Amino acid sequence: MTARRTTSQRHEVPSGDGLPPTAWAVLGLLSFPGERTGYELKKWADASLRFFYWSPAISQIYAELRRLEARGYATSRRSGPEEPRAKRSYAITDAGRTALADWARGAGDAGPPVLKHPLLLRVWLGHLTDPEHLRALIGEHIAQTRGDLKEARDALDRADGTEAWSHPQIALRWSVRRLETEVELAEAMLGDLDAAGTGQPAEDSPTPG
Amino acid sequence: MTARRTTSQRHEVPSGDGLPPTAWAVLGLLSFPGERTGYELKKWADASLRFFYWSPAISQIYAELRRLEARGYATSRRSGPEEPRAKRSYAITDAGRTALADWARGAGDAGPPVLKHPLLLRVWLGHLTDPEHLRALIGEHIAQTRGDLKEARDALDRADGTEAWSHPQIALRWSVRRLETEVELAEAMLGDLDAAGTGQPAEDSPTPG
DNA sequence: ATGGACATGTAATTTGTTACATGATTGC
DNA sequence: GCAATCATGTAACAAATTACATGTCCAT
Repeated sequence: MTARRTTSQRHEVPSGDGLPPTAWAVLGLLSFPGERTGYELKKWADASLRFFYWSPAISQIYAELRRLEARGYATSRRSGPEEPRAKRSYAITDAGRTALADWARGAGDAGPPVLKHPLLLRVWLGHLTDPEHLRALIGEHIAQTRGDLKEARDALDRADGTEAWSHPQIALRWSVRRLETEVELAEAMLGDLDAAGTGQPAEDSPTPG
Repeated sequence: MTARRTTSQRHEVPSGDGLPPTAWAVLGLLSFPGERTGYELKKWADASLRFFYWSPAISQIYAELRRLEARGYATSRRSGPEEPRAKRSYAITDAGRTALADWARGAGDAGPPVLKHPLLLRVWLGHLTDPEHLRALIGEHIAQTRGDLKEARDALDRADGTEAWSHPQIALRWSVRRLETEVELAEAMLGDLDAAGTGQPAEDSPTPG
């Protein structure tokens, strides 16, 4: 096919021993001080992980926790000793911490960033819609993104300044900036849409060299 | 759970009649003038769709094409009439164009943008690695992104100025700007990493209000 | 005591990937 | 003739979602 990482026929997602990035993400949540339940993990993922790496469905989190425990990377305990559906808290084990550290420093990239942007798909298909509607969709997206931005800033504020949280803070700082540029990008696109309707290419032509 | 679109327990991906965004993306590729084979579609997706909406595996493209044909949204024909594995070209039907237009103007968002950024996952887990290694990973990512940027600019240059391609052009323009900011974001993160190592929060403090 | 948020999980299904098999076409 | 690329597809599997079943805990 074409370029190095283009083909998606690469990046052999491990079979057998390796784990998918999602499993490492869940184990990563567990790698910070304290033990937590699947439910708590989901809330945390929604509030922060999702800004730079997506929030798995709760059922998948439970599944990953079971897999992690089966591998000895996590342990769990019940609150009220023997109730059937009682709260179950997970904690990372030493083996888990070691495995996670190995993954984190693994050579090269762990796969390229993947962006699935349904709005762009619709803009790309703009020849099938009317410009007004497209502009409305972009407007909705901007509003949504500003909401996310607020949430991301809140998450950043909540992350205290202690050593243990400095890297999550950096990731959230990146996310906040990213969301800021997402708004700018959408606004610029609104401009391009105008330009395509009226005159020709654009006004603040974006691609210099 | 928490916020409106946070929960991922929403956005009921349709069962029965509806199609996943990926199917619309493939049908979208077909909605531009000309007929094409699965193989050509894959190359095109690698060269342009992937910048704003991911490139499905070739096997999935073939599968989607079959599904699209089963629904009457596309037709296919063989080149050399009855060879077993001959080139098969697909074209969109009127029904397909109508269905696609309906989807494109579908109310509200077609699901939030999803970003899976393995590099950020590793930065987030930075407390498990040494800073040097992290910086190297970010450096690799910057190099990679610059490569993608070049490819996106090429794709934009290749898109001619005719009416039919103006929306794909807008999507590519967005992608080029996005990749530019991706580089800037990574560079800023390098700065944050320094700041976290030496002094406290940062220098060009990014989150004002 | 009832409704709602909290909590855990299973089952069925869909989506998507990798690995593989196979053959046609083209350039050397 | 032979390798590379073009081309299509199947099979096995992995990843992830939705729908559902159930039960606890708490406030009204």
